[in-house]
Amino acid sequence: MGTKERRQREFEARERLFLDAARKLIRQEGILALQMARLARACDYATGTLYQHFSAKEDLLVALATRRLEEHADYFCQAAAWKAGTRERMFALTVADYNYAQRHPGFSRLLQYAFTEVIWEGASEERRQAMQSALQPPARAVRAIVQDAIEAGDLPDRGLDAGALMLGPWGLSAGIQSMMQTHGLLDGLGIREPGLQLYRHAQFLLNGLGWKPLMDPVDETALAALVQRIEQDVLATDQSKAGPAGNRINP
Amino acid sequence: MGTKERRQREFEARERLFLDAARKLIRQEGILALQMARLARACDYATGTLYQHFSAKEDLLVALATRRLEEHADYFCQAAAWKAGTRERMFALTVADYNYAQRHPGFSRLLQYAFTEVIWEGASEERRQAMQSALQPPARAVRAIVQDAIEAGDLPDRGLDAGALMLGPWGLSAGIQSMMQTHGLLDGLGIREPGLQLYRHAQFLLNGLGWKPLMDPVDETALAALVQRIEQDVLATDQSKAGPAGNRINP
DNA sequence: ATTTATGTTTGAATAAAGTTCATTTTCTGA
DNA sequence: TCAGAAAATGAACTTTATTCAAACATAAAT
Repeated sequence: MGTKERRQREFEARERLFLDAARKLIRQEGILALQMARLARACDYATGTLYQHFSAKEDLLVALATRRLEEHADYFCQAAAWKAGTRERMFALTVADYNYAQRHPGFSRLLQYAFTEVIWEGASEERRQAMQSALQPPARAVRAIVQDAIEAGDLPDRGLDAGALMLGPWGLSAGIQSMMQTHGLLDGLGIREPGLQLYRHAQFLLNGLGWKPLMDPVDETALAALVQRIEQDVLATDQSKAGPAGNRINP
Repeated sequence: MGTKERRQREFEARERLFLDAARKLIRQEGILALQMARLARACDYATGTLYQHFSAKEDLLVALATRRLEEHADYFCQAAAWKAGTRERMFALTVADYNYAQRHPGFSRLLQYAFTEVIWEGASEERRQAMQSALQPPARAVRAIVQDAIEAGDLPDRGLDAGALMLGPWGLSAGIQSMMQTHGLLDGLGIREPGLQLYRHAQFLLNGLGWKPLMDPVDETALAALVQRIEQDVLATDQSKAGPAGNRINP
């Protein structure tokens, strides 16, 4: 009785088809221009079929964001698994995150939008759950680094929870990148080279946490060298896409 | 020939009326439920009149976010002008920001939404400009603190721009608060008491910047006392609204 | 093989809002 | 008082998300 399972497989394949097509359409014309009927047509299905998969447009957007996060997570976990000191690994996460966002600007915008109340609450509980699940692996990776760091004596054990510790670097990265998304915002405030500043503040924060070995974030040369090393050592999986801007701090 | 100016005044008054009514409607039923026609009706104007003020719904949302930011900015600048050490003043900004967001959850959600690509790009250039202008006073206030700190020797002068320096604390605060907005997200990751963690990481970052006097963010009692002192000394303008939750770190 | 039952797909119809614009009303300055 | 300009109006228009009754396909039973 493999019929049911085959059905299930086909259903999942079609969902991937829809999500891939949605991604393509969004890339071409932006999130705003995505229309459910057009998406269905583009996949040679009726509108109603699309709604068999997604309870609403918001649901589809969260599903797409989740899917893309899963890809990003692989990339991210690679950085976490790097054979290097705990501090370098922690910083590599920031680099991986920022690097990916730079190369896939649509992804960051989608994620930002998906986490908005209007979209998030408009998605089904299952989708939100799926997003939570997709966040678990990277979260575990970060926790692992924090644990390692404490055990190795790189990070003073103050009895703080690993989750609490990772919130800082993650929040910092998310916050600055979110501002960078908003066109003209940082420029209007006279803040230049936000990518460089993100890296610097990530290092300042690690210094503040007492995460050894301490580093001087103002030494731009050393910082750039470190970033480049991380990009070459760790994030070289898809160099094809990286292009010449791949190792610049602030393209 | 004061006719024209009177007209102008009346026009601006009506715009305020629309924005106040929009705020009320959003408070009652959420951003998603805001309808242009209903808003106009609620103010006893025709739909078309509303469009005399706002080029689109997105335009209205950015205008509303800007208006509310201006209110928040006053509150914020108060914290910056506090008579205290530069580090305490800097931290007071985080407290003011978070405190305001806690008391006005709708504001944070609106701001988050407004800075989304879909909304931001849907607003008119003038509205975006107005938002930029509204951001100038708080930005200047932060810059001033940074300058003072460098001059007073509290913060090492590394030749970094004040704008670049403020990006860290601001981004950290914005990022963590943004995550807190997304219902169930941090809980699902096992991160408890995000408000407390925000304060801690803000202090860790200031420590990392070498901003004296250094503080131990793990000492919860001292941190809570500092927060409470800031709330009482600086942010007591509208105690009426503060209520019993006003001085808790993580209500 | 035929029938029944169950599940799936369809796409036209519906409904909900955002936006426009021809018409009406109000206001202004002479 | 009135011509002309400016502003306000709200029904009509447009666009889209969403639904659902009918058609279709598939699996199980006889």
